Amino acid sequence: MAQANAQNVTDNNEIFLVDGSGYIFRAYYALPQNLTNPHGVPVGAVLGFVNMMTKLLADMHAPFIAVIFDAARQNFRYDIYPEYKANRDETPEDLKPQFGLIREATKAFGIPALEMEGFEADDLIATYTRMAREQGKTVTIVSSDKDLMQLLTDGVRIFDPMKAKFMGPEDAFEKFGVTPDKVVDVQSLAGDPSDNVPGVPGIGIKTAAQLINEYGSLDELLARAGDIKQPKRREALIENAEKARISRRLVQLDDHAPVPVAFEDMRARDLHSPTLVAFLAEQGFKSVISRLGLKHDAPSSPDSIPAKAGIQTGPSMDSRLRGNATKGDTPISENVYTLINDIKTLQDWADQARAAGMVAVDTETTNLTPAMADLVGISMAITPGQAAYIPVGHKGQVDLLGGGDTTIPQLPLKDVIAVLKPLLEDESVLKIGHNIKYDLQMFAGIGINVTPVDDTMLLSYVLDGTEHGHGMDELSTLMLGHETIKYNDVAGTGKNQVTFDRVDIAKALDYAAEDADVTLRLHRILKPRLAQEKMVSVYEDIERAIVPVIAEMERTGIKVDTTVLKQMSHEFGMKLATLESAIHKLAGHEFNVASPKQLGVVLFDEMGLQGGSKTKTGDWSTAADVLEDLAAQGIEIVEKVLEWRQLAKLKSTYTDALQNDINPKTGRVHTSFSLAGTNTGRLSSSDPNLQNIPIRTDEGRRIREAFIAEDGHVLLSVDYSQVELRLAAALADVKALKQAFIDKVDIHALTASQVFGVPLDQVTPELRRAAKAVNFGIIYGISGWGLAKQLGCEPGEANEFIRKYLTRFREIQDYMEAKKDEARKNGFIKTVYGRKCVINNINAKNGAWRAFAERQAINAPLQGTAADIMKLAMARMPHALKQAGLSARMLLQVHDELVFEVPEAEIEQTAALVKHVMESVAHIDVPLSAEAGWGKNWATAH
DNA sequence: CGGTTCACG
DNA sequence: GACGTACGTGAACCGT
Repeated sequence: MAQANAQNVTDNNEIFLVDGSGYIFRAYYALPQNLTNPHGVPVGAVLGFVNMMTKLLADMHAPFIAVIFDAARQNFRYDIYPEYKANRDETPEDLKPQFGLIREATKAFGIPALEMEGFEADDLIATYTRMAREQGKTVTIVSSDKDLMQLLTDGVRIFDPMKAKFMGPEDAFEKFGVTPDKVVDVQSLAGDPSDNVPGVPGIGIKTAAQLINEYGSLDELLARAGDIKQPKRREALIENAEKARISRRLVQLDDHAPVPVAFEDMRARDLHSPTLVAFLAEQGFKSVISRLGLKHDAPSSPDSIPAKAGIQTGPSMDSRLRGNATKGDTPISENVYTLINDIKTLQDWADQARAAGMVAVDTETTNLTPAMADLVGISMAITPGQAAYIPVGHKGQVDLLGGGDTTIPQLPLKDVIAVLKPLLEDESVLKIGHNIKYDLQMFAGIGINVTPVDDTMLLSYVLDGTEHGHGMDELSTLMLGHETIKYNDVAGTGKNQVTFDRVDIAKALDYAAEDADVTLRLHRILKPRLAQEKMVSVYEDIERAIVPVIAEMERTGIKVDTTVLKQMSHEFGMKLATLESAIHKLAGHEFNVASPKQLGVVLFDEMGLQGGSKTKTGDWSTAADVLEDLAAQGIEIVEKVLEWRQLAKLKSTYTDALQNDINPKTGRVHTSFSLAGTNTGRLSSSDPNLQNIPIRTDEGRRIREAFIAEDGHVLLSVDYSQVELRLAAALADVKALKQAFIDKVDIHALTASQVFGVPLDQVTPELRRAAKAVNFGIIYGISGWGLAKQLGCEPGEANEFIRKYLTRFREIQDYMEAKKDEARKNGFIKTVYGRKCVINNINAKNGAWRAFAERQAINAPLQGTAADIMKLAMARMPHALKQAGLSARMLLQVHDELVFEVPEAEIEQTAALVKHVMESVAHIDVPLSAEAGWGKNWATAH
């Protein structure tokens, strides 16, 4: 940052005033460690303080320094406003003993620890700052407290020790929208929830800054409040003028505290004092002692050890995962695997597998995408350590003359099929795979319909959710303690990588047989856990049941019309070129419009547009909501940039990219659905992602015209309406909402009527829109700030909507609390069908993390149950269609929508059937509703 | 490879 | 006395 250079220099007359009380709270909440000293006293914040002080002294060479603390509780602000700081939480128990220790630490550094009855630390800092300036000294305030920004002036800077960053007037402006001398006025209007400073209701920092900049000062504003145009704002100011004045007295720091002037006592001492060493040793801060190169003769004490974090809720991951299942098994490293290249051995293995009743299988191929892949080999494992590999498509090493090596000893594919097909299709033999959805497609490609199957990836997913990943390599390390041979080790990397058909047979044997072996061993550990942990139903009824269904959807793919895409790409390309040159012209020079960094510089630095905000990395944000505000003011370049962005997205992500995803063999696009990726149980789609094809804008929606049905067919789209809201009504048992769904009333209008207290027939479109946003907010785990942003209103107003909603629908409030409790207790929530959704950080000290986790705890049961229901419907669909004699093929799932390709003659019957299956599959205490539409393409099917 | 932005439910 | 904001995804692009 530019100001850092100027501010980064300490002068030899400079006084460092450290906000000790502020630091201790921030350190306590920010530092993850749960440290105790040898006496068992928590010292996380103390260590943080010591580290901060040593760093400060070493880096800044502060010539004068003092640490300031709050004294006791009482001060004049409570007399002015008894509610001052009334909303503070109790000081955490493990923080209390650290206040005294930090004062001790300060003294051990040889630094004065200053406090004064009746004043807050901030007042003393203000006082010393004034006195120092009067004596011509410069001041650095060490604090993360924004309230101190009012003190910024010439010769005064603030150092934020948490962010290790200097602050100047620019930072005050960024935070409060005004120069430092007006910060108090803004705070008086906006109030401060953390100190319970009232301010003027309905006015936040942005509005306050705008008003103060316009009227010059708070007094001037209050005097002329009657002139304000906006009626709401005018009345709020007139009515709450006194509150604003009280707020000012609370916020304004008192820089005339009766303190002695004792700057000479603040002269910094040498760090190498016996007192400091003794203190550090006493606290067990050995690392600090050695870092500072200090020596001590005190008896050595153990270094601080992290206290046990959190509550143990069950057996440790390690013992639980490893179980006893591997005892007595052959260690994987000692296995000798079998290469099968004669028919007798193959038949022998097939017989053994049938006798065992289960076999782990795995396919090796030339490509990760089944639709692009050729089969290279098949591996199988029957008992741990007993595994074999059957090469069928190996081509031998690459010949310099380009010819294939024909001397690879492998069985003809048709012979292998003849032996394996009866086994793989035998209902009495369980086939175990890892991500067997892939292998099912490869086998389908050679006419084998593998059934029944188990999948270790899905077992792991159901049992442990997102506690860890579910790739085979990861599970092997975690649960078997075995490092698998890596694909790159056998196939090479980069440009030297070969496809599996070129891998040396001996290496291929080790790699492929090990995969089957590991899969089998994982199965022996995971399958028993299913019943022990009561996860049988989620696995059997939902996950396992959809594997063949999804495999078939992927294999089928969807037809895409390239001429439509090419046409659109061309059209978008032309428009983009025109827009780009217009943007460059308006900017006065060429730049990369796609670069947020360059764009931010052009708009906010060069053109000086106001109303920008920064991203967390400190760059200008050029996100759409920021730009839309500017575009609304009629700023041409911003309008063009928004248009450019939209078209560029459509072109690069959809119209261009999709053409490359069309499989040359099938002429269709085959997405990959991930079954074990999401926390809530949803599917996800990739390569390409067909779950985010545009629909919300007319221009984007046209891309759906390229998704078409085969000749003689139509695309059928059936989607659930408002599943998650219905589930909220059912799970929270809200009688009024459930009845509304039974009566098929407009749910958003009903909400509006209840929340805004108007009769149902008088709900305006505007009220309905707001109520709809509230309903969405409920599903997402509402926050006033988020709702306000959505509605473009003040957070205070949004909070009022939420309060009314939760008062009217008290059951929702109870439901939210119950889900948060469940997450706090278990670290996960369960859906109606029993799926675990992991919720991390629910007990975090950091409020932001905790709030995030609480919203997840509210949302996950709704999103997750909806996902379960959709999966159940999908699992039932093939059978239902078959029984009805219909030949529709399921192509896509988009969370609450299913897309089918249907013969024209069967469309009405199929639509009715799919709708019926979707509506009847769940046994939930609220009716579900699905709506069907069809047409020649996906745009008209809606 | 992380950050930003934006497409969907 | 602060955190950074609505939930869940995947892809393209920039810039280090």
